[in-house]
Amino acid sequence: MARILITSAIPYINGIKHLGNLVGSQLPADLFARYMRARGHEVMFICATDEHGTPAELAAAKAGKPVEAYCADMHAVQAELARGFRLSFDHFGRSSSQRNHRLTQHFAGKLDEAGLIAEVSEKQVFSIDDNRFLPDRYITGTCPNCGYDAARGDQCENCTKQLDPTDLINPRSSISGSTNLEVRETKHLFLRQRSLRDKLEAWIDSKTDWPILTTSIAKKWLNDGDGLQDRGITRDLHWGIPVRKGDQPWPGMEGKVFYVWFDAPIEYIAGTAEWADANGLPDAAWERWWRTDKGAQDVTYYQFMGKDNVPFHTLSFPATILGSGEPWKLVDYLKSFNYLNYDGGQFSTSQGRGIFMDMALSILPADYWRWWLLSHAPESSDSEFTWENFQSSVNKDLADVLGNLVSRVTKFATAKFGTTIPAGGSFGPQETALIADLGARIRDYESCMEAMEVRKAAAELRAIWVIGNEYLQSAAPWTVVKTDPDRAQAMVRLSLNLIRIYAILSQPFIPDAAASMMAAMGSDDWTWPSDLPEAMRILQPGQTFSVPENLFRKITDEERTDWQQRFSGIRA
RNA sequence: GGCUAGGUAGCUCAGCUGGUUAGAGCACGUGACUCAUAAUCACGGGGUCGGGGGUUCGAGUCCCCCCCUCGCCA
Repeated sequence: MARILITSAIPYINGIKHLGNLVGSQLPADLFARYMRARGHEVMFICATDEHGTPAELAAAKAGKPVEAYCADMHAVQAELARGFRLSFDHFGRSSSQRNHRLTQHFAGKLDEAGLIAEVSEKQVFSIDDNRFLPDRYITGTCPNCGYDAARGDQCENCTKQLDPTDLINPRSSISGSTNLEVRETKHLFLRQRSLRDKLEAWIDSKTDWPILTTSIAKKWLNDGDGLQDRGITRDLHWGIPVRKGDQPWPGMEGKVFYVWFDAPIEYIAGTAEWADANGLPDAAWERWWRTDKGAQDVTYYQFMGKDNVPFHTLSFPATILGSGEPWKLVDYLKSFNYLNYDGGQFSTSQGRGIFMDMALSILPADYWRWWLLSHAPESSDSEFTWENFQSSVNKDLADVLGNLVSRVTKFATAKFGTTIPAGGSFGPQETALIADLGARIRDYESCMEAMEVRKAAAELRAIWVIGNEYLQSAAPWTVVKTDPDRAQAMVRLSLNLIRIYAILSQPFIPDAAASMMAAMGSDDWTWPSDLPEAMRILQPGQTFSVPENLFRKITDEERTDWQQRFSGIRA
């Protein structure tokens, strides 16, 4: 039994995530976590909401709530949606937790002790009416280059010229519109990543089994231009983790907070500590996952994320860990995903384009979405959601191949032999061949799952389902029963056992349907079928089973066109 | 403008370090079956692998040039 730590990139608190976000990190991480648990490994699966930063403050203001209350509400909403999608986190934490405050401050203190923090004075725009410093992109004005009157302080969207906020003509706050601005001197902490460059590069180079997508992004940041840059890790904001040096004040940094990208990945660790707290466990319980001096030396750590997150996870966060000089666990394998597109364009949170998690669940149960998203995960390149594809995939794979298989077996068995597992006959050459074939397929499935090849694993699982239909078609118990009922009983007994096996194998992808299948077979034995011939005899003659409701319904053409229209426009 | 990844059957995508007639699922056609959610199973048609050069006994698979898409960065 191995010990496996899994984290998913943590979704930003502001608003409900779309299916592109879901399939890029949380969902494949959940698939992997479920599979590893099913194989009997000890798994810790952590996710959280990423709550700090200006967008959260602005969203709270727009909602007319204090930012703390807004974040608490949105965390509850996201947690509920995660449950709805059956994301099996051991804990769904919050980056605003006290645990994260303490750990973030702890890391900053350690980095300072190691001489890796520099204090830098900068000039920044302060909005007197807003009573706050403005991030560059929240300052609007006329572009000195092209005259565009809504250029942002970091860049003019019209002529694409890179700007400094002080370049803008007639600058104003994009938050309040106020022109009552002034430039003030302010001091910030920088993480001296440059001095860790060689260490980071050596570490990246040691990861020869990582996807090219991952290492190429990391290498580019290490080597591009002047190489890896030092990074500001503090901000002049109200909402965030107060800058402290461990548990001591940080002179000169009063009233400032850590930058959201500094504290967010630390939440992976803090979230595990929150898990321990929530379960009334001592610190040792979470430290054995994260501290190689306290039991984590045999942990394998997997991270899941979209490609936009890769630089932070291959460089910034490892710089924090390595720089601390303490024996924290570094990531062992980083699985990154490309983007999912929506009907010929991008999913867009700001434009409300595409399908969002709450809307998806209001239309169809989680399994339908999980199956499509995972079987079409954007692994090697960006991939495309279309309603036609979704409809045909759900109807064919789930309803026709799997759902109908369960239906035909249970209904035939009930009609001919009643609702107990029939005892007649014994397995013959056809059954032996089926078990051999299935065993080989299961091994293929296992290697795909272990390699986190999500699409291939889905294809293998589907092929496993098809084997059941092939067997039935050639065995034809409905014909055999007329001349040799005992033989037909053996076929039915095997088919019912097959359904139980399919429940176990399918559970990582479609947990609800799997639970229905297992319950209908009157069993609760989820042991992975490593010994297949043995597993095929778990359901014994005389045990009762039932005919489940149809596992999956089909999507009609009318529904498809209706949804297509409803989700093409702006989100209400 | 720089960089990453792509451009393979009508659609969504596989094709590892170059090697027999380029694959899967869906869609389409034919047949079989009738237990089942008009489901299933078998067989079949369909691609000059973005374009053009080159290396090689041999290239979708390597090299060069060009065109197009997507994303990141500046």
